[in-house]
Amino acid sequence: MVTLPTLATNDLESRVLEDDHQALKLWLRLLACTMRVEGVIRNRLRSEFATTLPRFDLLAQLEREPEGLSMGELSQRLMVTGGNVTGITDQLEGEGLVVRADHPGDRRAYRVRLTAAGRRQFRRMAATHEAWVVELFEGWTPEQKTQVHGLLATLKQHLAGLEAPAAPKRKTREIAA
Amino acid sequence: MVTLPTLATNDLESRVLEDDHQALKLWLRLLACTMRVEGVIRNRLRSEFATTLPRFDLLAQLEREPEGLSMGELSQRLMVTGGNVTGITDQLEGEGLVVRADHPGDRRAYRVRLTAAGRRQFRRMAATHEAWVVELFEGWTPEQKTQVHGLLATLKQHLAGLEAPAAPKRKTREIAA
DNA sequence: TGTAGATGCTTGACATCTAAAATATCAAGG
DNA sequence: CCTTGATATTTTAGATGTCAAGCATCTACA
Repeated sequence: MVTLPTLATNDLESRVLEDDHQALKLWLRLLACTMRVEGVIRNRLRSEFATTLPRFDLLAQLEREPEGLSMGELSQRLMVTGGNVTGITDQLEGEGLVVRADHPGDRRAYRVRLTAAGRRQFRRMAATHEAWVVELFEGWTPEQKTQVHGLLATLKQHLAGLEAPAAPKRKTREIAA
Repeated sequence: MVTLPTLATNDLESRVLEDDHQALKLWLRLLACTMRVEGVIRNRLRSEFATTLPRFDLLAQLEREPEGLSMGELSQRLMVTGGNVTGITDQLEGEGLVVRADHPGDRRAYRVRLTAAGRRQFRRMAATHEAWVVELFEGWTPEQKTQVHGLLATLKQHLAGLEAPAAPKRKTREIAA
């Protein structure tokens, strides 16, 4: 593809450029839609429930794990860094919505669990929140939703393939040499 | 839909619940994909160009507007609040990448413009950035990209219809009474 | 003219997020 | 035991983001 004759490359080149712009435009539109939805939900959470999206998200993760989750698990599920989870958990703990309970057999970690008040508060918001999401995606028919859901699965898998964890991190002895 | 006979509602109810969960799952997957793509781009911008995503985004908006943009226009295009734009612009101005020039005919506003250095820096990054986006979306065929792009247009329009600007903001005299 | 309400931007207080260094514990091997 | 390296969390510094209040200017209209 490097040593093509200099003629007749115009078509190919413009084709490539079109594809580039296609991906870029797609990305920008995806980002815009996501930000819009997020913004609406954040505004409504604030005005209706006087809370914030990350707080709600953390409670949501805990709600379906009665055993609780470690900070690391929360960090992974919320797709944010550990330091961030520390801060939000501190606040929720201060408000009495979650507790840090001992982790059996590992004194470094613990299990973050909902308190009764936390569960109550989350349940109070969850149904409304879900109704908002339904409303926000009413622009698509159920079939379209299914379709996009599937397409996003493909994309998600592709993305997981990239960004390999850098080093193989082996600890056993090197065999190569 | 309120006064239906109490029998035979089970099917309808479970149907609704399924749709609810459909929208919620779709939203969570959309959010996950967006965050993943954003994260990859942010990491690469940092390691390859020692810059950040919001800085890059602001430069990108200015690059195709030689006349410059007002702070309000930037705020709208970047989908962030005005105070945020002030901070980022301050930094970029401090680094000599943008300037705040007078706005003809409105002393409250000004036009933010790229400097030569700013244009140079952005051009140095733009092609690479676009290649990253192309790579990240290679999980979809061009046809699928076109399809999602179209579906997102529908969603975007639906979202624009919600969140009406609250009050009609009429300033002329009230007629009603 | 002059004044009331919009509009454009900044500021201040604070929440959220990252990256990187620090702390504490665990797990294995000599 | 003790060291070494991996793992779990916190801490720190700083960037990004919101919201609401404040200042300056513009616009409309009496």
